[in-house]
Amino acid sequence: MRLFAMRGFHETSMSEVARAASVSKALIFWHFKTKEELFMAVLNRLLEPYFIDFAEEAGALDEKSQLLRLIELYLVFVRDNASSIRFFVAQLLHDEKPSDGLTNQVLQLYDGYRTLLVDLIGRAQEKQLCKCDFPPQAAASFLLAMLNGLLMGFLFTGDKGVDLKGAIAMLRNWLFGDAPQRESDDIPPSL
Amino acid sequence: MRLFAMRGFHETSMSEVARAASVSKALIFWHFKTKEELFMAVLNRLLEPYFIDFAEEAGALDEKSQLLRLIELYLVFVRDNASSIRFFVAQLLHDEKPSDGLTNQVLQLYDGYRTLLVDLIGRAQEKQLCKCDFPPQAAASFLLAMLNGLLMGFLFTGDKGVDLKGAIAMLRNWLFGDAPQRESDDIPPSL
DNA sequence: CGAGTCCCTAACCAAGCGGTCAACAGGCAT
DNA sequence: ATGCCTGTTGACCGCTTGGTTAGGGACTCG
Repeated sequence: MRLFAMRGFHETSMSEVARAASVSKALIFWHFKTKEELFMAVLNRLLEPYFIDFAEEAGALDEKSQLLRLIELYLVFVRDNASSIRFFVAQLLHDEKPSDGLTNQVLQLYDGYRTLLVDLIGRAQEKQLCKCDFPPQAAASFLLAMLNGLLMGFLFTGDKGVDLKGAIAMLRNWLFGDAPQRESDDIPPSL
Repeated sequence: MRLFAMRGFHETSMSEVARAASVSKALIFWHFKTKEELFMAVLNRLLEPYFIDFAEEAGALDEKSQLLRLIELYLVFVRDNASSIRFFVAQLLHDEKPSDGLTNQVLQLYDGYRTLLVDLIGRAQEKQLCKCDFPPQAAASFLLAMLNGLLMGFLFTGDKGVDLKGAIAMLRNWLFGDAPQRESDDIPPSL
């Protein structure tokens, strides 16, 4: 996992893997038929932490709090898993064919998040909680693009290049019309 | 250029390059000392179209129009150069060390665009053109993150996965308080 | 004509690649 | 003890890799 994630598929040789694992190369080929098979196993292991349960988070919160919680979950996850995300993004960029399996899994994850957002924004608009009066799909796409942009910030400039609190304040302003952030204690300490 | 950009450095062999160029491998090594040297030359050639002249675009437009024009330039460029951008992003993701030369060039390009945005937003705020009252740096970062998010949309879902007009409408709304877009003719035909 | 320089090639090289194979050690049921 | 299945190994294989080398046309200059 470490080698493949750090250096990618083609840049990692089976001899290196064997050496790093203090094992003979032949043993790896006994457990995994080919290099590709090992790589796929690694991909799946690395992907596991991405499947988290949003449902348990929903609780008794109103739509606004749920939305903010969802945004926070996304950003904190991105911040804490930057290196693995970096690897997956590179991987996705590399193989363009949509029948890849990995691509499908990631897209499915992504669509789940998006529909959650669309749903929450729609309900928040109905309850007049949401100042943003664009169609929920459009607003969700916009929000998601924004989050992905922050993700790129994390990937390229690292933790310190991104002003998380500022970004969240601006998102609150855009979504709910909340005033630009003075220091307040309703930003969770996880940020 | 085609091979390196399509398949990356390690996945492209000099024999392939020679075959694709209908030339002997030794000839390539006569012109370029190593594979890396050829690759760097390719990088520089691919990077050329990224250096465009914003100054000539400024003209006699007011700050609002300049901002919108800058945003449009960014998005149209991204849409039209998606494949080369995909390659560069993958490249940047891959080599993490900031002393890379390529990384520096791209960051410099990026910072140029950012300062342009900060400047324009600041001036627009002074003239009361801008509804968005966050500090210019914060607003510019937000805007840039948004644009990068749209970029990721182009990279992963292709031209049709991104609603350019909708995104621009929402940016106008956020920056200037423009009403959600009904069909109007002030969106240039290049979108 | 002859020397020199520029391009260019076929053949070659050592090293490393992904992958295979025969052998073998240890546990475990017969 | 015997045979079998699961792991594990070092040695090996054919092939490709990035890179080299010796040499040969074509052109220019004196």
